[in-house]
Amino acid sequence: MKKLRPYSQVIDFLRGSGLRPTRQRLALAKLLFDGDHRHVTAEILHAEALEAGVPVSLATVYNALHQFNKAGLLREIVVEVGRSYFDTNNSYHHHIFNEDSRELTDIEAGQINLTGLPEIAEGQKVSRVDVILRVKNNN
Amino acid sequence: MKKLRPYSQVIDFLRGSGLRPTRQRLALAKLLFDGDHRHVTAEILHAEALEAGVPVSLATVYNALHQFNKAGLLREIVVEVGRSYFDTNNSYHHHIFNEDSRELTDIEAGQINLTGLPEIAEGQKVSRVDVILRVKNNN
DNA sequence: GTGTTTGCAAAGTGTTTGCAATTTA
DNA sequence: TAAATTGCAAACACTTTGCAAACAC
Repeated sequence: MKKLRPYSQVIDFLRGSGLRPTRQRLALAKLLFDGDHRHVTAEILHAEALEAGVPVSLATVYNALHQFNKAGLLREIVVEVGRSYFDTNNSYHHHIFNEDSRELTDIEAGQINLTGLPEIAEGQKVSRVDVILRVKNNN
Repeated sequence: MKKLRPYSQVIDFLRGSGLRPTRQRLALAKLLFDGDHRHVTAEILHAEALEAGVPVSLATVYNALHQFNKAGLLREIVVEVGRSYFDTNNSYHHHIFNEDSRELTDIEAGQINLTGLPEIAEGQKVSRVDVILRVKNNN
Protein backbone atom coordinates (compact mmCIF):
# COMPACT_ATOMS: atom_id res chain seq x y z
CA MET A 1 0.00 0.00 0.00
CA LYS A 2 3.08 2.20 -0.03
CA LYS A 3 5.13 3.98 -2.65
CA LEU A 4 2.31 4.95 -4.90
CA ARG A 5 4.34 7.68 -6.53
CA PRO A 6 3.15 7.60 -10.14
CA TYR A 7 -0.38 8.86 -10.40
CA SER A 8 -1.24 6.01 -12.71
CA GLN A 9 -0.68 3.64 -9.80
CA VAL A 10 -2.94 5.62 -7.51
CA ILE A 11 -5.58 5.57 -10.20
CA ASP A 12 -5.38 1.81 -10.53
CA PHE A 13 -5.34 1.51 -6.77
CA LEU A 14 -8.63 3.34 -6.51
CA ARG A 15 -10.15 1.61 -9.51
CA GLY A 16 -9.27 -1.70 -7.95
CA SER A 17 -11.59 -0.78 -5.12
CA GLY A 18 -14.36 0.31 -7.40
CA LEU A 19 -13.80 3.97 -6.72
CA ARG A 20 -13.63 6.54 -9.46
CA PRO A 21 -10.29 8.25 -9.36
CA THR A 22 -11.53 11.78 -8.93
CA ARG A 23 -9.17 14.64 -8.30
CA GLN A 24 -10.14 14.70 -4.62
CA ARG A 25 -9.84 10.99 -4.03
CA LEU A 26 -6.53 10.89 -5.84
CA ALA A 27 -5.11 13.62 -3.63
CA LEU A 28 -6.43 12.06 -0.43
CA ALA A 29 -5.19 8.62 -1.40
CA LYS A 30 -1.76 10.03 -2.06
CA LEU A 31 -1.68 11.78 1.29
CA LEU A 32 -2.84 8.66 3.07
CA PHE A 33 -1.05 5.83 1.37
CA ASP A 34 2.06 7.29 -0.17
CA GLY A 35 4.51 6.82 2.66
CA ASP A 36 4.46 5.41 6.13
CA HIS A 37 1.38 4.21 7.96
CA ARG A 38 -0.61 6.96 9.56
CA HIS A 39 -3.34 7.63 12.07
CA VAL A 40 -5.35 10.62 10.93
CA THR A 41 -8.61 12.27 11.78
CA ALA A 42 -10.84 13.71 9.09
CA GLU A 43 -9.94 17.21 10.18
CA ILE A 44 -6.22 16.58 9.95
CA LEU A 45 -6.50 15.06 6.50
CA HIS A 46 -8.69 17.93 5.40
CA ALA A 47 -6.13 20.45 6.58
CA GLU A 48 -3.35 18.56 4.82
CA ALA A 49 -5.25 18.49 1.57
CA LEU A 50 -5.86 22.22 1.67
CA GLU A 51 -2.23 22.79 2.52
CA ALA A 52 -1.22 20.66 -0.43
CA GLY A 53 -3.21 22.97 -2.63
CA VAL A 54 -6.10 20.58 -3.21
CA PRO A 55 -9.37 22.26 -2.33
CA VAL A 56 -11.59 19.57 -0.83
CA SER A 57 -14.56 20.00 1.42
CA LEU A 58 -14.65 18.34 4.80
CA ALA A 59 -17.74 16.44 3.75
CA THR A 60 -15.85 14.94 0.86
CA VAL A 61 -13.02 13.94 3.16
CA TYR A 62 -15.51 12.09 5.34
CA ASN A 63 -17.04 10.48 2.30
CA ALA A 64 -13.67 9.36 1.01
CA LEU A 65 -12.53 8.03 4.37
CA HIS A 66 -15.66 5.97 4.75
CA GLN A 67 -15.39 4.69 1.22
CA PHE A 68 -11.75 3.74 1.79
CA ASN A 69 -12.75 2.08 5.04
CA LYS A 70 -15.51 0.12 3.38
CA ALA A 71 -13.14 -0.92 0.61
CA GLY A 72 -10.72 -2.23 3.21
CA LEU A 73 -8.00 0.26 2.37
CA LEU A 74 -7.91 1.58 5.92
CA ARG A 75 -9.43 1.00 9.35
CA GLU A 76 -11.52 3.25 11.50
CA ILE A 77 -10.43 3.25 15.14
CA VAL A 78 -12.60 4.57 17.94
CA VAL A 79 -10.91 5.20 21.24
CA GLU A 80 -12.66 8.28 22.55
CA VAL A 81 -16.05 9.86 22.18
CA GLY A 82 -16.61 12.17 19.31
CA ARG A 83 -13.45 11.49 17.35
CA SER A 84 -12.63 8.88 14.77
CA TYR A 85 -9.13 7.93 13.78
CA PHE A 86 -8.38 6.35 10.45
CA ASP A 87 -5.45 3.99 10.33
CA THR A 88 -3.76 3.42 7.00
CA ASN A 89 -2.25 0.22 8.33
CA ASN A 90 -4.95 -2.24 7.46
CA SER A 91 -3.09 -5.36 8.46
CA TYR A 92 -3.96 -7.06 11.73
CA HIS A 93 -2.41 -5.19 14.62
CA HIS A 94 -3.25 -3.39 17.85
CA HIS A 95 -2.84 -0.01 19.48
CA ILE A 96 -1.47 2.01 22.31
CA PHE A 97 -3.55 5.08 23.04
CA ASN A 98 -2.14 7.90 25.11
CA GLU A 99 -5.11 9.45 26.85
CA ASP A 100 -3.23 12.66 27.53
CA SER A 101 -1.71 13.38 24.13
CA ARG A 102 -4.51 11.50 22.34
CA GLU A 103 -1.90 9.78 20.24
CA LEU A 104 -2.27 6.35 18.71
CA THR A 105 0.67 4.00 18.20
CA ASP A 106 0.72 0.61 16.55
CA ILE A 107 1.48 -2.65 18.28
CA GLU A 108 2.45 -5.40 15.88
CA ALA A 109 0.02 -8.27 16.04
CA GLY A 110 2.81 -10.82 16.25
CA GLN A 111 4.08 -9.27 19.43
CA ILE A 112 0.89 -9.98 21.34
CA ASN A 113 -0.36 -13.36 22.33
CA LEU A 114 -4.10 -13.43 22.67
CA THR A 115 -5.94 -16.65 23.32
CA GLY A 116 -9.08 -17.75 25.08
CA LEU A 117 -11.47 -15.54 23.17
CA PRO A 118 -14.99 -16.81 23.67
CA GLU A 119 -17.03 -18.57 21.04
CA ILE A 120 -19.36 -16.12 19.45
CA ALA A 121 -23.07 -16.70 19.18
CA GLU A 122 -24.74 -18.56 16.35
CA GLY A 123 -25.43 -16.33 13.39
CA GLN A 124 -22.61 -13.95 14.16
CA LYS A 125 -19.16 -13.51 12.74
CA VAL A 126 -16.07 -11.84 14.10
CA SER A 127 -15.55 -8.51 12.49
CA ARG A 128 -12.37 -7.59 14.31
CA VAL A 129 -10.49 -7.96 17.55
CA ASP A 130 -9.05 -4.82 19.03
CA VAL A 131 -6.56 -4.65 21.85
CA ILE A 132 -6.11 -1.15 23.17
CA LEU A 133 -3.41 -0.43 25.69
CA ARG A 134 -4.44 2.83 27.29
CA VAL A 135 -1.66 4.83 28.88
CA LYS A 136 -1.39 8.08 30.74
CA ASN A 137 1.52 10.33 31.49
CA ASN A 138 2.85 10.29 35.04
CA ASN A 139 1.56 13.73 35.92
CA MET B 1 -21.53 -3.38 44.52
CA LYS B 2 -24.78 -5.26 44.38
CA LYS B 3 -27.82 -5.57 46.56
CA LEU B 4 -27.89 -2.06 47.85
CA ARG B 5 -31.54 -2.28 48.77
CA PRO B 6 -31.76 -0.18 51.94
CA TYR B 7 -31.31 3.47 51.13
CA SER B 8 -28.97 3.86 54.07
CA GLN B 9 -26.54 1.60 52.25
CA VAL B 10 -26.72 3.61 49.07
CA ILE B 11 -26.07 6.72 51.09
CA ASP B 12 -22.98 5.23 52.68
CA PHE B 13 -21.92 3.94 49.30
CA LEU B 14 -21.97 7.43 47.83
CA ARG B 15 -20.45 9.04 50.90
CA GLY B 16 -17.65 6.53 50.70
CA SER B 17 -16.77 8.02 47.33
CA GLY B 18 -16.96 11.57 48.58
CA LEU B 19 -20.24 12.26 46.84
CA ARG B 20 -23.13 13.89 48.62
CA PRO B 21 -26.12 11.61 48.55
CA THR B 22 -28.52 13.87 46.74
CA ARG B 23 -31.92 12.68 45.65
CA GLN B 24 -30.75 12.40 42.06
CA ARG B 25 -27.52 10.56 42.78
CA LEU B 26 -29.31 8.20 45.12
CA ALA B 27 -31.84 7.30 42.47
CA LEU B 28 -29.19 6.89 39.77
CA ALA B 29 -26.97 4.80 42.02
CA LYS B 30 -29.87 2.53 42.84
CA LEU B 31 -30.70 2.09 39.17
CA LEU B 32 -27.08 1.39 38.32
CA PHE B 33 -25.80 -0.70 41.17
CA ASP B 34 -28.79 -2.40 42.69
CA GLY B 35 -28.86 -5.58 40.69
CA ASP B 36 -26.84 -7.14 37.93
CA HIS B 37 -24.05 -5.47 36.06
CA ARG B 38 -25.20 -3.20 33.30
CA HIS B 39 -24.03 -1.33 30.24
CA VAL B 40 -25.97 1.88 29.94
CA THR B 41 -25.77 5.07 27.99
CA ALA B 42 -26.60 8.40 29.59
CA GLU B 43 -29.82 8.58 27.62
CA ILE B 44 -30.98 5.16 28.74
CA LEU B 45 -30.27 5.93 32.37
CA HIS B 46 -32.01 9.25 32.04
CA ALA B 47 -35.09 7.60 30.61
CA GLU B 48 -35.09 5.01 33.38
CA ALA B 49 -34.87 7.65 36.05
CA LEU B 50 -37.81 9.55 34.63
CA GLU B 51 -39.74 6.32 34.31
CA ALA B 52 -39.00 5.57 37.95
CA GLY B 53 -40.56 8.88 38.84
CA VAL B 54 -37.33 10.68 39.62
CA PRO B 55 -37.12 13.89 37.64
CA VAL B 56 -33.46 14.35 36.72
CA SER B 57 -32.01 16.41 33.95
CA LEU B 58 -29.81 14.81 31.33
CA ALA B 59 -26.98 17.11 32.34
CA THR B 60 -27.15 15.78 35.88
CA VAL B 61 -27.07 12.22 34.59
CA TYR B 62 -23.90 13.03 32.70
CA ASN B 63 -22.44 14.70 35.77
CA ALA B 64 -23.26 11.73 37.96
CA LEU B 65 -21.90 9.19 35.48
CA HIS B 66 -18.62 11.04 35.22
CA GLN B 67 -18.39 11.41 38.97
CA PHE B 68 -19.07 7.70 39.42
CA ASN B 69 -16.49 6.96 36.77
CA LYS B 70 -13.91 9.15 38.44
CA ALA B 71 -14.67 7.55 41.77
CA GLY B 72 -14.06 4.13 40.25
CA LEU B 73 -17.62 2.95 40.72
CA LEU B 74 -18.03 2.28 37.03
CA ARG B 75 -16.13 2.34 33.74
CA GLU B 76 -16.67 4.34 30.62
CA ILE B 77 -16.41 2.29 27.43
CA VAL B 78 -16.02 3.81 23.99
CA VAL B 79 -16.64 1.51 21.06
CA GLU B 80 -18.27 3.79 18.53
CA VAL B 81 -18.16 7.47 17.70
CA GLY B 82 -20.49 9.73 19.55
CA ARG B 83 -21.76 7.33 22.16
CA SER B 84 -20.39 6.41 25.55
CA TYR B 85 -21.34 3.30 27.45
CA PHE B 86 -21.00 3.08 31.19
CA ASP B 87 -20.30 -0.33 32.62
CA THR B 88 -21.25 -0.98 36.23
CA ASN B 89 -18.86 -3.90 36.30
CA ASN B 90 -15.68 -2.19 37.39
CA SER B 91 -13.58 -5.29 37.78
CA TYR B 92 -11.03 -6.16 35.11
CA HIS B 93 -12.75 -7.72 32.15
CA HIS B 94 -13.28 -7.34 28.41
CA HIS B 95 -16.08 -6.93 25.91
CA ILE B 96 -17.89 -8.25 22.92
CA PHE B 97 -19.48 -5.51 20.86
CA ASN B 98 -22.15 -6.32 18.33
CA GLU B 99 -21.83 -3.69 15.64
CA ASP B 100 -25.34 -4.33 14.37
CA SER B 101 -27.31 -4.33 17.59
CA ARG B 102 -24.79 -2.03 19.29
CA GLU B 103 -24.88 -4.30 22.30
CA LEU B 104 -22.02 -4.80 24.74
CA THR B 105 -21.41 -8.08 26.51
CA ASP B 106 -18.80 -8.89 29.12
CA ILE B 107 -15.96 -11.32 28.69
CA GLU B 108 -14.49 -12.46 31.97
CA ALA B 109 -10.86 -11.46 32.26
CA GLY B 110 -9.85 -14.92 33.43
CA GLN B 111 -11.11 -16.43 30.23
CA ILE B 112 -8.71 -14.52 28.05
CA ASN B 113 -4.99 -15.00 27.96
CA LEU B 114 -3.18 -11.88 26.92
CA THR B 115 0.59 -11.68 26.96
CA GLY B 116 3.31 -9.90 25.06
CA LEU B 117 2.05 -6.41 25.64
CA PRO B 118 4.83 -3.97 24.86
CA GLU B 119 6.76 -2.03 27.44
CA ILE B 120 5.36 1.43 27.68
CA ALA B 121 7.48 4.53 27.39
CA GLU B 122 9.30 6.15 30.27
CA GLY B 123 7.06 8.52 32.18
CA GLN B 124 3.87 6.71 31.28
CA LYS B 125 1.67 4.32 33.16
CA VAL B 126 -0.91 1.84 31.98
CA SER B 127 -4.37 3.14 32.53
CA ARG B 128 -6.24 0.15 31.21
CA VAL B 129 -6.11 -2.65 28.68
CA ASP B 130 -9.22 -3.19 26.62
CA VAL B 131 -9.91 -6.17 24.45
CA ILE B 132 -12.90 -5.67 22.21
CA LEU B 133 -14.22 -8.54 20.16
CA ARG B 134 -16.28 -6.90 17.45
CA VAL B 135 -18.93 -9.08 15.90
CA LYS B 136 -21.53 -8.66 13.19
CA ASN B 137 -24.64 -10.58 12.38
CA ASN B 138 -24.50 -12.88 9.35
CA ASN B 139 -26.59 -10.73 7.03
C1' DG C 1 -25.53 11.63 -22.02
C1' DT C 2 -25.81 9.02 -17.78
C1' DG C 3 -24.62 8.04 -13.43
C1' DT C 4 -21.31 9.33 -9.93
C1' DT C 5 -19.21 12.59 -7.05
C1' DT C 6 -18.61 17.03 -5.05
C1' DG C 7 -19.40 21.02 -2.02
C1' DC C 8 -22.00 23.81 0.54
C1' DA C 9 -24.85 24.78 4.15
C1' DA C 10 -27.97 23.05 7.11
C1' DA C 11 -29.37 19.57 10.30
C1' DG C 12 -28.20 15.99 13.53
C1' DT C 13 -26.11 13.61 17.54
C1' DG C 14 -24.31 13.02 21.83
C1' DT C 15 -21.93 15.75 25.20
C1' DT C 16 -20.43 19.79 27.88
C1' DT C 17 -20.82 24.38 29.94
C1' DG C 18 -22.41 28.73 32.36
C1' DC C 19 -24.98 30.33 35.74
C1' DA C 20 -28.94 31.31 38.73
C1' DA C 21 -31.81 28.70 41.79
C1' DT C 22 -31.95 24.99 44.94
C1' DT C 23 -30.36 21.70 48.17
C1' DT C 24 -27.14 19.61 51.55
C1' DA C 25 -24.53 19.57 55.69
C1' DT D 1 -24.83 30.01 55.98
C1' DA D 2 -21.36 28.17 53.07
C1' DA D 3 -20.38 25.02 49.73
C1' DA D 4 -22.00 21.64 46.59
C1' DT D 5 -25.35 20.30 43.30
C1' DT D 6 -29.02 20.81 40.07
C1' DG D 7 -31.47 22.11 35.74
C1' DC D 8 -32.07 24.64 31.95
C1' DA D 9 -30.78 26.35 27.72
C1' DA D 10 -27.30 27.47 24.99
C1' DA D 11 -22.89 26.16 23.12
C1' DC D 12 -20.00 22.52 21.41
C1' DA D 13 -17.37 19.24 18.47
C1' DC D 14 -17.72 16.05 15.22
C1' DT D 15 -20.32 13.85 11.72
C1' DT D 16 -24.00 13.22 8.33
C1' DT D 17 -27.41 14.67 4.90
C1' DG D 18 -29.91 16.91 0.92
C1' DC D 19 -29.50 18.61 -3.28
C1' DA D 20 -27.92 21.36 -7.20
C1' DA D 21 -23.77 21.88 -9.86
C1' DA D 22 -19.65 19.65 -11.64
C1' DC D 23 -17.32 15.75 -13.24
C1' DA D 24 -15.92 10.95 -14.99
C1' DC D 25 -16.61 7.69 -18.34
